[in-house]
Amino acid sequence: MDGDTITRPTLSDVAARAGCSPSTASLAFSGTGPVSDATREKVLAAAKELHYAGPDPRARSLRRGRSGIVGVVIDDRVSEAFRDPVNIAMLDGVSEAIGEIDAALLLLTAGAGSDKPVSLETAPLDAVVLFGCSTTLERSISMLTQRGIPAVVIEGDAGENVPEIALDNREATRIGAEHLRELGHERVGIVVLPLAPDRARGALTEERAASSAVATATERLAGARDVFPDAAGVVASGSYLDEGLIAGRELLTATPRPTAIIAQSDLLAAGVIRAAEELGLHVPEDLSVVGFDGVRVDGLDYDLTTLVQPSQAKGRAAGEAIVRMLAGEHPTSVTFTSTFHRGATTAPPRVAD
Amino acid sequence: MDGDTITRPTLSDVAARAGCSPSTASLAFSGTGPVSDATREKVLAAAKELHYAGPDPRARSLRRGRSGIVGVVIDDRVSEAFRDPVNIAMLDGVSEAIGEIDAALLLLTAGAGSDKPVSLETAPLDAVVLFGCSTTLERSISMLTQRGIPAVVIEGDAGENVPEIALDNREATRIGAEHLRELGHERVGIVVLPLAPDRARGALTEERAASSAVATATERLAGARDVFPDAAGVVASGSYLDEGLIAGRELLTATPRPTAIIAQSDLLAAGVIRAAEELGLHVPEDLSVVGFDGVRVDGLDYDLTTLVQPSQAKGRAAGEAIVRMLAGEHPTSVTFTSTFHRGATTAPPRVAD
DNA sequence: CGATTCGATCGAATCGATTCGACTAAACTA
DNA sequence: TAGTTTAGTCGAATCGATTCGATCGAATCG
Repeated sequence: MDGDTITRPTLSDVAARAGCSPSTASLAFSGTGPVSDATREKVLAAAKELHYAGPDPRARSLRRGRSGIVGVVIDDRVSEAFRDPVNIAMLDGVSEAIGEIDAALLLLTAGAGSDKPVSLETAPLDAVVLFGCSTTLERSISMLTQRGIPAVVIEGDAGENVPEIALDNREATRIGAEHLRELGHERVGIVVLPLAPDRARGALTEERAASSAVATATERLAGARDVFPDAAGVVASGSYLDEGLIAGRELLTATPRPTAIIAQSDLLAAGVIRAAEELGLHVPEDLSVVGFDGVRVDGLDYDLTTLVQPSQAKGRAAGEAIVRMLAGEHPTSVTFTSTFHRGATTAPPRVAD
Repeated sequence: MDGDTITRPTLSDVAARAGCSPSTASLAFSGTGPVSDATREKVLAAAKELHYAGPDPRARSLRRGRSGIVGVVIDDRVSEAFRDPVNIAMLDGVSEAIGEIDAALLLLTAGAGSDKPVSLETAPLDAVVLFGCSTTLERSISMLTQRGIPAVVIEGDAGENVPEIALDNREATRIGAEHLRELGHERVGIVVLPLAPDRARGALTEERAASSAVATATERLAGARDVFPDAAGVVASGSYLDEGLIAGRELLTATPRPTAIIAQSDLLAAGVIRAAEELGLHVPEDLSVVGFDGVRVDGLDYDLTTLVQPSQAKGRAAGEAIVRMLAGEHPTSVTFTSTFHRGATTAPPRVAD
């Protein structure tokens, strides 16, 4: 039983045993074309006897030109990317949509770690969804078009022929900011998502803002600046609660202290609230906080005022676009809209200081 | 430019243009075998002119017998599976380990949704890592052995020839339970991970415990029962904070109320603590809580007493086992050990009631 | 100077299935 | 009954690259 040189049976072997030609056996297996019941049963029986487990996917995909695999490119390592519930929800959406054509997801990391997206070049992909992927986007796209592999980008500009699943980041953030202004806030701080692939943390300078490579962060920043042009900002190194905590401490220990903080994600917002609590500030009386995403942050006791984005729907839209591209259609870009959720973390600023 | 029938160039086309045979062109591309610098450059130049993007992965994998793809089977939908940080850490470990052979991860869901693991049968896999996968395990394994695809199972018994990455669930839980007993606890409640694929919630009966299909939950339960044979239990429907909250409420409103709760995961433990807070109980004075996993639960203010398991290492071990199997070796099963972390959520029970 | 080796290249077989067109025999129409 | 359809089967080409063994010219060696 432990001979290492066991060769698996091929369809031809099965056909030979069933007493028919390989072509007929193929027909019997795939269900395409007319095959008599008798023959089909003979083929199936032969297959069972030989322990034939069905056609080899490699050969099949060569011939068919399809592999049934859709790539998902994230530019982080797995553990980082999936700490963000938004990414998980989007992935889930993609997974759901492409499940309908029985495709599976290949996880590709194009990130800092590997200098070359090896797998993008060598994986048998039918199509690809790019999650943001700021930096490597251009190179990845040109690689894919050269290979003739259709792609969809979620939040990121990829040029004319690549459909994009976008979000109204700027408008949505502006709505949140206007909400704060209407409440009477004037000194507002902003916690910004990473602006560059190096994920450097620190104060937001005009220089950094200008050289940003990450569309999402830039757009949301613009939305906040539309209403509060002079708001101070701190750039976080990721969308994590801890980062929000650090950024929150920094913003809240400045003088004069802001009366409200716009965080570019709910996780950051939760961290900001934690920072406020640390400093003995009450939310929303002493500090109003607005988030973004609308994910439920485990362990946050507040009903966060935030912009709820349809993450799962975005993923599904991306998946559906893929399905349509594989069917030969040319889906167009879609922009999703966030909805403002007024929670319990925003209130008018305290009059007395 | 918009003709739909553009056929991509093949290696033969490139060879023809470079004035050599396909075999030589192949050699030039893959780096195998001796090729003169002049020829190599001609081939590369021709490739560039024709916009040839490198060998077709499908053809290559057919010939080579390898696809560079490792499957990861989870029996949930993506959004569920990745809510648990342990799974993410393990996935990250796998990803890291197999990255060394330039393989990528194919996400396969074998779960309740699809009645048949279509992709397991039809994906061009070199090897597979099964994450738990209680129910479908047997069928998946037999399918894979039939196909001749090596597999590794993380926490789940898969038979003799399949290496397993295990954890000392029972012993570790017992250590946590003994810690509680040493502190003087006698009335202990247990929050149990799902015991069956249907993820039914509810009180733990002997019947349910006996018919459990999930090794992890059963083993941890046994460890707790080793010390507290009569402890009451509640089965959660997943490893989430919310589930811990529900289970915690149930256990803590029983009479007599337990003085300590053993939760089978940190997320569940965090929920239990939340439930205690709701009821005005102080942790650890009124209630001791022990978790499992050692993940940092965002938003939990307590330093949780827990059993820290090396999730990422488990994943990496699985990945390394895969790498070795692909190299023709026969790695053996590995059992990892959890370490007890005494945090601030356990204390002696209050004497006065 | 003839024999041997070595490096570079090529031809042809191969990986395992799918698919198109051709062929046979049975069933149907006029 | 001759002519036409149709269901069932088969042969052969094809998908695109890899690889083994053979070949050929040039360089090395005795």
